[in-house]
Amino acid sequence: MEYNFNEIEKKWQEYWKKNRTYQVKIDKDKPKYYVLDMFPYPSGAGLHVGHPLGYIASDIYSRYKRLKGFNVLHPMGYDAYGLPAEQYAIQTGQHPAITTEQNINRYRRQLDKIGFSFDWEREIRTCDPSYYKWTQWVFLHMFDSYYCYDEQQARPISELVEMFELQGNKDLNIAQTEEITFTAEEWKAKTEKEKQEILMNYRIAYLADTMVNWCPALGTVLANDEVSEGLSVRGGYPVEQRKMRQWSLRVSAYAQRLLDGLDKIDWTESLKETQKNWIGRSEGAELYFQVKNLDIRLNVFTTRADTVFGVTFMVLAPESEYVSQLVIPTRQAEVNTYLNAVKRRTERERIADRKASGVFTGSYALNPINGAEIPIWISDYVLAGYGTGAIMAVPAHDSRDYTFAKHFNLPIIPLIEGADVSEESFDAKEGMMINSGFLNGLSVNEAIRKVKEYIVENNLGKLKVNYRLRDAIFSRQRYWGEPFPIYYKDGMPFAVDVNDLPLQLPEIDKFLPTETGEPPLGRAKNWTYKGYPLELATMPGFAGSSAYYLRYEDPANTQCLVSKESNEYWRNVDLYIGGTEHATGHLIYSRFWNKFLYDYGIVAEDEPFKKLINQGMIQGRSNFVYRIKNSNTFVSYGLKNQYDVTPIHVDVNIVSNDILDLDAFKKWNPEYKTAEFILEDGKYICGWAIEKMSKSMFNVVNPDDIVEKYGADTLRLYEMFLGPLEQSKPWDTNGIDGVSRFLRKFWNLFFHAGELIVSDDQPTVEELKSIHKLIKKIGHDIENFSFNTSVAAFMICVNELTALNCHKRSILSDFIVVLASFAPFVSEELWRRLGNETTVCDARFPDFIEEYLKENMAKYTISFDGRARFVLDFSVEAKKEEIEATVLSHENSQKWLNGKRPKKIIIVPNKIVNIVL
RNA sequence: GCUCGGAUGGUGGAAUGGUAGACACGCAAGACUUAAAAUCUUGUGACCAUUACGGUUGUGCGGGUUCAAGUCCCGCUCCGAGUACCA
Repeated sequence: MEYNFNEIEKKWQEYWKKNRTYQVKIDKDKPKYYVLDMFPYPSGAGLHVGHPLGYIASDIYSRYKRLKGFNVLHPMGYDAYGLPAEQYAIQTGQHPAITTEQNINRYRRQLDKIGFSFDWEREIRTCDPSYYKWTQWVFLHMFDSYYCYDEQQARPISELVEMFELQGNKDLNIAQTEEITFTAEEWKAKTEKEKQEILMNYRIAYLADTMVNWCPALGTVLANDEVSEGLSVRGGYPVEQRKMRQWSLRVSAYAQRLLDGLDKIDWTESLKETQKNWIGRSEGAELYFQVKNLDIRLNVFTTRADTVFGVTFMVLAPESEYVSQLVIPTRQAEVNTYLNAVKRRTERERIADRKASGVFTGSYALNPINGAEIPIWISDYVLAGYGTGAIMAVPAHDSRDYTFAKHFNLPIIPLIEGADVSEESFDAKEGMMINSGFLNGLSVNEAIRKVKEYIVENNLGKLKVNYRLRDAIFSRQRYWGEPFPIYYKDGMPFAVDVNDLPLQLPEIDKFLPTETGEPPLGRAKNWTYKGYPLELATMPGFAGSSAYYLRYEDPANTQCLVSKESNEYWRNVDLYIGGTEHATGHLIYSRFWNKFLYDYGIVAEDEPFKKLINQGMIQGRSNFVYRIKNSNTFVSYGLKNQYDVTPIHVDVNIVSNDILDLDAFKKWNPEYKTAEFILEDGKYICGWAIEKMSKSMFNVVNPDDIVEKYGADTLRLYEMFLGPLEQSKPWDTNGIDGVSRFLRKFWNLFFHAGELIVSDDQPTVEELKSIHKLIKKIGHDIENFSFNTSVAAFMICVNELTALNCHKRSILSDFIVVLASFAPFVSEELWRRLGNETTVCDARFPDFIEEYLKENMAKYTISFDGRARFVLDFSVEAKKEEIEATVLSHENSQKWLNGKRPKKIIIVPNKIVNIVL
């Protein structure tokens, strides 16, 4: 009986589908376990061999947990809104919904072949109105909420209105865009529109004029995590800063909770570190600088309040609202020139060019501590978005201030004894203070403490914690996204009635912005609500992906996002597998989104993902041929140095073990039809390199081809065998024969001369030892996500059982169940052939029995270092297992035991671990 | 610049402080075959020795702790990832 994987895999795929084998329901008799993959964006290119890596790992874990008696939720869906489909629509006129649907179908076909245990009845798509209804619903909730720092939670905005009517906004410790104060009387005197404008200052989803990353090429704004080094992450187009009226989410209100929550979850340290850096908590003080001769107070944030005696100038960000008030008339022209120059610079140019630039306003501020007059400058090295958009400059102890001071010849006052500031600033927080009045003689840390006390006591400022985390810009000037359930009356936004959700995305004729520069939705006919115009922007990609894991728990519910019953059973995700690229985007936004829902008691857990694993990227392994310049002759790798050659990428699919298939090469490209070759040992050897897997490098390997040639079980095993899950590693089809051989050997344990031959005889000690070693190892490995060593263990066990000529039913049954998580198809087939009525995933993972691994009591002689020798009495449990042994006799042990005879020795066979005297 | 990872044969990679290189690929030799493929067997870090037994050396570099270090500590080098005028 041959191992015919094509037939087997097709059969069970259909069976599982027809019998809804992987459908899962709430079962209160079983403990739940929720395993989630980051759902894919269905791109037009389809899956390559790197994409399923994480899915295979999560599937192995899901199947294992199920075999261990858990009720496992393991769903899959599609992050279906996104830029590529829309860009394609702009170029071709093809509606993004159609492209998306096609891509989804293709993904599904590819995924099904690999044998995942997803419960497809829970599938979600973010572009589906029944799904985005709940995205819009959460947005409206955020619109209707403010954040209270005292309660540490989101509260309904109606409460805030009540408080305003009672006491104004005095003494309220709440999240806000800018500090404003008013009394109850002032509030009551305001018009409805004014009141609405004030509320915008507090709403969690709010509309405000903010500096945004504007990407002209994409025609939309982007969030901070969608921009890298001044270029858009998608497409790599330049991004510029622009002030625009945009929707934002007040993520910053949750900064501290997002930071604290990291201690409660089981993520890798590096990922937590990335998030900590992104949140960027820094403790310091806000200092008040009075402007000379003007009724203006500039607040600045600093972590180095100790250096306040060394402030020799101040700097405002060019976008600062104070700029216009501080510029004296005689300097107006020069300032305008500078501001215009700054405006023209893109983010990228600004990063690339770090030369000091700036302009003096003509105004002076007064140092709150010693009253010194300080010139106020403007420069784009100060960011409008961080702190207050203004800084106190201490050139002696801050390298950026130092560069600026040197360039404009401003004074530099050293504040730390022995610090040489003639060539560069002294930024370290160490040393003894000088030139600092009452701080003289203190260490830096003492000085920071003392000056903070002084500032607070004398009302010169206040203590403050600042966060780098910005509010998330939530508007996109695009078509293919969730419409905002917002309409405008008298220029102010109002919420669409919840009962009218979902507000469906309208049809439009072209997917470009309108002639007047409005977003594509400006083209929609009758895009109004109760006669009022609707919002024209759509939501960004992270809107739909922020709470998708909740929707899987109750995907068909039309009454609420997720029912209490479902959420209280499934709770949060126990294991989440996906790439690190979402560290500062999706993984921050969904934690924020979840905490918001938690504040309202909509979800039971305050963190969405308990354990998170980042699978590594699978890189491509490219092959090269070497063409002799100005010829059509190709020279083999080992001889290429003898000629003047150009390396050319060659399709990895026509290369095997770096040996080129010459005929296939000639057919691959008409240009090479007449190619000639200089061979070594009759072969053409290709060079190779590890690169990103991409079409242009001709190194893309399609999982469909692997499944076709080797079977899905082999693909699954091989992807795991390639190396540690979390590590990036290159795909190299060459090694796949090893696992393919293993599966054939395994299959052959069941057959002899084409007949199934499984005996019911009692297994021997060796057979039991072999299988229980495997059971122990696999259980341990899966719990630790060490799947590559698992595959090795399977190979060892099959080799042992083959050598023992083992065909015992009990042994083989255990092997099948243990292998079932990794290779579900072949396991199911053999399981049924053994006469089982139910599917293998309803079996129980075998218990490992320690007794089988023990050997008989024996006397061993342990030699140590050529000097001491002990005769010991112990039983060997397994190699490297720690054992306590009694010492029967000893010799030459003076050297390190002073001649004493030890009572016991803890050993690993042949090695001493510990000696008990 | 800062933060976090990593460095082990020809290759991918194994090693709770305890026989370094599991397992696999590749390679070599052999068996089967008219031949090739497939399959099976054996060998395979390097160096030396070889009739055999064996010996030396070896986990990026330099130190240290320990009876014992790929593993722990200190100082470097190189590579990768993230982040960056964040005051």
